[in-house]
Amino acid sequence: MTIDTPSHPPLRRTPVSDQAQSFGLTFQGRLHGALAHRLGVDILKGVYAPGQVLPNEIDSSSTLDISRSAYREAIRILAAKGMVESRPKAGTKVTERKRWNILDPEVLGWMFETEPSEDFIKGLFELRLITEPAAAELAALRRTEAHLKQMDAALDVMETETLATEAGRKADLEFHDALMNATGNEALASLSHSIGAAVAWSTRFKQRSGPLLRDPVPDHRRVYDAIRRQDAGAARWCMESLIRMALDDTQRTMKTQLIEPRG
Amino acid sequence: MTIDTPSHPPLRRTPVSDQAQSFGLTFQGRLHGALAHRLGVDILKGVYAPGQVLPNEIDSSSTLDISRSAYREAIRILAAKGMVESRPKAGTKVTERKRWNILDPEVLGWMFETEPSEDFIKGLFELRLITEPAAAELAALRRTEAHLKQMDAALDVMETETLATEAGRKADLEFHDALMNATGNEALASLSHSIGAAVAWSTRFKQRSGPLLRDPVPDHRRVYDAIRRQDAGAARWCMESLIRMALDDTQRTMKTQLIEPRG
DNA sequence: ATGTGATATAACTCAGACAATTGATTGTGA
DNA sequence: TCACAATCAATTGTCTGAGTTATATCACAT
Repeated sequence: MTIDTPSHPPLRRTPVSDQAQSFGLTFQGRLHGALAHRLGVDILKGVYAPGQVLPNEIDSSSTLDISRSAYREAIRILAAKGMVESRPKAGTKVTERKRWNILDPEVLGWMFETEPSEDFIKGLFELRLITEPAAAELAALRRTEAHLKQMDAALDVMETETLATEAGRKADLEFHDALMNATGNEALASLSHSIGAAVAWSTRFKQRSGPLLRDPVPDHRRVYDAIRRQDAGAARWCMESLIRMALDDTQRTMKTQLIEPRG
Repeated sequence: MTIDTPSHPPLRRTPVSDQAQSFGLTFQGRLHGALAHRLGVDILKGVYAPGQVLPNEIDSSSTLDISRSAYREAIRILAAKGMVESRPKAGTKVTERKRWNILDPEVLGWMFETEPSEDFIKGLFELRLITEPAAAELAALRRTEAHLKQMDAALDVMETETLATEAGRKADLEFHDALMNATGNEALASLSHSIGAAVAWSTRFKQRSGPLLRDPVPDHRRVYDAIRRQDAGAARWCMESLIRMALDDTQRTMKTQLIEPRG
């Protein structure tokens, strides 16, 4: 009857008990990673609120039944992502939400594990609508033959695999990655990579709930063609259209409707 | 005569020697943080190349003369930022540059410690030119009186302090932060916060090298006024102009000229 | 070539101790 | 009553040394 966090699957691969091992497949190989994951998700869910201080290392590690080292390493990970802050005597406290690196790919992934708020999804798509069309425009201006080849290959895979398979989603990511490389802008590429990964996560949602969706390949192909012929304006427009389609699909699968994007 | 990394200031506050303690003020309070900092900068500088595996924990910690715990925690931090990857038997290796979270505020800060490449600076401003005008537009549409009040207050401080003082730069950040809050888009705010912090760093550069610069307050004031009267178009335009000014200043202070932004 | 198993090497985890930092408390003097 | 200095105690930080686990590599058999 401690103040423990409630009802979590075990962190550690239970070596002995053969009982229901299908518990949660959430735990990655490393213990510190698994704990960081769990705590991160809990913070995002609000189980630990900003400003709240976590139980001290000794208590935490003992109630979790892991060593202090493993616990501390987990905390280091969260601190590196701006989600907690530790000081001697003061303890480890959850930082204000503003300081969280929510664009960190891992954090974004955690976000999508607990169905994220509509506002957040909307914001993410809004950001995509700002950056990706601009990226497509830059890509049209700067792409090389090598970039085109990468994008074309990814499109072929998407076409045969569809977004229902893991390979298909991977190809989707590869397409966008190649596009981002073509922009020649490292920061932009990093940003889009993070968002892309998150959106891929949400694509999995979409596939799961709604059985069939509009075929995304033609939209992608249009973007590709515009970039190929170095038509920056068309690239921008096609990309914007593509994202609006995706937003539309996503909205359709969420129970309540999101507010419509700025006209 | 080990394979140690060359010529670094000591990680640890040398407690005994009163000799030249003005060594490097680089070391923060915590040992693991200081080491993560050092390694992070070294990776960004290319001292450790992507794909390269670091010496194992035992060797590393002993040559650095710190405990394995501290070393491991430093590595956890870097791993959390996507810069290294550890696996049993394989060791800890530097990941490919693509996977680094260069938009992480801390990484961005490290970047600016070793004078970053012109391409990188250019890319950062390009990203600003994409996101911040759009953000200003959104802010114009969604701002509340509270947001206006925050921005106004920040502007007042900027006016009296100028960018030469720490308080002035802080006020600059606060202005942009308030603006980002006004957009109501958390992801966008997070992105701009990171970039803003990095740009503030570079502002310090500018101040140091060139003694006097154009007064930035009028430009900011124009953005503020546009947002106040909910003129989205003007807000976008003024913000774009502001960033181009900043880019211009930055370019002027860098030895070689950056290539001009897309026409 | 391809798959299978042993082996060595690295990270991973643990336990317990001590050190360093710092928020809070108490005491002191004006 | 207030401001400031010394003390205390709680918490993180660091260290050491040991055992455990995962896995890349290599030898071997198929």
